[in-house]
Amino acid sequence: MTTETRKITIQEIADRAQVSPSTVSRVLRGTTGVSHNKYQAVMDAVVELDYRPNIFAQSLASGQSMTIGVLTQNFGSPFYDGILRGILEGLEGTNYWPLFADGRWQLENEKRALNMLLDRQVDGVIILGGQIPEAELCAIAAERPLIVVARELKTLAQRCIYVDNYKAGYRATNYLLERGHRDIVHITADMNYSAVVDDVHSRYRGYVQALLDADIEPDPRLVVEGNLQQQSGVLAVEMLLARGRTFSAIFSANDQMAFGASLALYRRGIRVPDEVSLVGFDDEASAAYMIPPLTTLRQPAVEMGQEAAKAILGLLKGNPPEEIVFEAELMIRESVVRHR
Amino acid sequence: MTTETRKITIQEIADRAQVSPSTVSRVLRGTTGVSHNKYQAVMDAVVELDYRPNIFAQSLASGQSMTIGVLTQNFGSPFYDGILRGILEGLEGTNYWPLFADGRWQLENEKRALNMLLDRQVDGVIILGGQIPEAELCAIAAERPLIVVARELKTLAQRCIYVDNYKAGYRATNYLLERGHRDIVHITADMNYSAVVDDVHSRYRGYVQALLDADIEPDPRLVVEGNLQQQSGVLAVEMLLARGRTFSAIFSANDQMAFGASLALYRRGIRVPDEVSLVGFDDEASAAYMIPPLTTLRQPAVEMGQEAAKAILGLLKGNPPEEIVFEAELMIRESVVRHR
DNA sequence: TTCTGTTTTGAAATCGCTTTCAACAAGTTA
DNA sequence: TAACTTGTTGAAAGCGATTTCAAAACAGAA
Repeated sequence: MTTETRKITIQEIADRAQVSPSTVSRVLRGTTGVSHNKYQAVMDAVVELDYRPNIFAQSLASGQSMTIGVLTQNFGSPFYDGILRGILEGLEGTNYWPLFADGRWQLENEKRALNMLLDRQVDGVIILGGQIPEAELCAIAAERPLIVVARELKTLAQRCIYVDNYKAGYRATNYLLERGHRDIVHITADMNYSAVVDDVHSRYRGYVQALLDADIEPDPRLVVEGNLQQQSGVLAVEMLLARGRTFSAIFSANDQMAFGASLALYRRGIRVPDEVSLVGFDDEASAAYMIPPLTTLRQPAVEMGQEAAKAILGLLKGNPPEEIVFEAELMIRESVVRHR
Repeated sequence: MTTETRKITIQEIADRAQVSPSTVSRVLRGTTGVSHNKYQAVMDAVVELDYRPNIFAQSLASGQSMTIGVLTQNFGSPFYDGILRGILEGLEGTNYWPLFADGRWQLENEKRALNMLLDRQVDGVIILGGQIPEAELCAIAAERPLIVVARELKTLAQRCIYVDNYKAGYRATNYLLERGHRDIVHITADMNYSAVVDDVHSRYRGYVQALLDADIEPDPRLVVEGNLQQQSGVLAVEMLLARGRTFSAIFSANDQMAFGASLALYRRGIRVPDEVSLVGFDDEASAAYMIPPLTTLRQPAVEMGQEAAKAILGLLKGNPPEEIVFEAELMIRESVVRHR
């Protein structure tokens, strides 16, 4: 295996097996019938010479790259990385392989990365979140298989796989309401983080509606904006405290800001959950090991990735896709307590 | 941009610019001199027709794929993802693009993924950690540019980029010793996690040596093995407590196990850092927001990735590479306190 | 045994680009 | 002005597969 000195071509296999290159190709792709003895001869030659087809020649001739372009936002983001893993698992065992690119939360980078994927003739595209205009995605979808994960598009609904963030936001807030909390803070994201702003805004809408359904007038002083990073959770709590409006619970639009909030509360000597209950969003790996373990909403990232892979594979075979909506799961741990 | 109905070929550019395909190719790759007016005519045609070369035809003809294979262990691992980001940044602006594959901590998967990369004719390979035998890596290195990150190889030293784990382990332990701790626990990884076992073992060796240099006999009862996941940190502390051997500080071989340890201590009512000091390793994102913020060793992951990209690019140009050793940086926060 | 309908098979065209080679043009030197 | 460089160009030969097309081989039916 390690001794490949020179590239073996299909011609050499043909010579060795005493057949034509056409036949070798047929055997390898299983397109049309080949007599048993020739089939065997080819396979033997392939094994003996450790033949690996040149993928570029294959792609050029067949017009297929056997590659799925995947546009993520950022390597290292727990949620998106989970989706990536799901995609990898879903593609496992097929001949397709993902080609990853990242948009780094910036529209411009996203477009560049997407163009790069298209230049590389990917057979299909999976896009995770992001802010590429819907119209452009439609144009791409018209030309080749496209699946959008973690983003909800009106005109492309059957190509979308996402979690119902509105419902999740409602659920988180309602859980807090059920425990007797009435002064519930929500830490959301400001509009600068538009790559995820729709999702986050849906959570916010769920929060508001839950409040309204409980006959509580949403108080803008209880809503504070961060940038989804840990540090902004710290700042959010400080701003909240400065506002002087009392509260007994915080629902953060993601775990990272919840971590920051938790630290800020600790610094101020405010204990979680005794004095303030805390709910996060994402269930990233360290949430369960926070002190106290964080109650949060788990997004089924890996499963979404798997579905995305399944959907794109289906699309490649011509099967019509369908809209897939997941639900976030409330992971009840120890950061929420009944309000006295 | 969104209106690409049919693929534009080099021939069409040639026709449009009234030159031969050869000249178009020359203009685009800048290989040999082309007169100014033809150059301009070609460029105009390229822009007008929005020509994108077929990358497979290019690769087939030139023998180059303009792709760098990157074998990581797992998407979602903070350390490896940091390296990935560094590689992406380092490749930015070149015509090379990374093709990622993951080995999922299993030798078998790693080999499959690596073969897949080689099948895809990558021009160079960057391997992050892992357990592929050194001999196989040598064989690959003999054939094409190869850089190994986060792993130290004797026979391939000039191809390696890693942090000095021994020194880092020594430093962590010494920091604790300087604060008066003498009964220092080390949570390491057992041999089943061989993908990183060398690194982790180096940290262990550093720990032992620091102890010896302080005239302290290492006590096997103070060393416990985990699997690098958070939960094993919990178990480690429980086992330690069951052993009954007193200790005033813990040095964990990674942050994740430190998180688990921290939770276990909290559950037992043992306060960090008042009763037990804690040092982690990796400085992952949430470490600074743990309660209390975790003192840990930061591995310069992004920088390592950038260096890896730079090195592979150099290798591609024929520049001899060199061994690059980074040092882990001690991030002093609040989980360590002077021992009374 | 001859004829017709399937399978198998190989020759050759094709995919879209790069690159060698030789021709030609232009500029230098003698 | 002849002889030589040097710099630009296009024709044509790859690169290594897939795929169309038509011939060849083999059936089964008459």
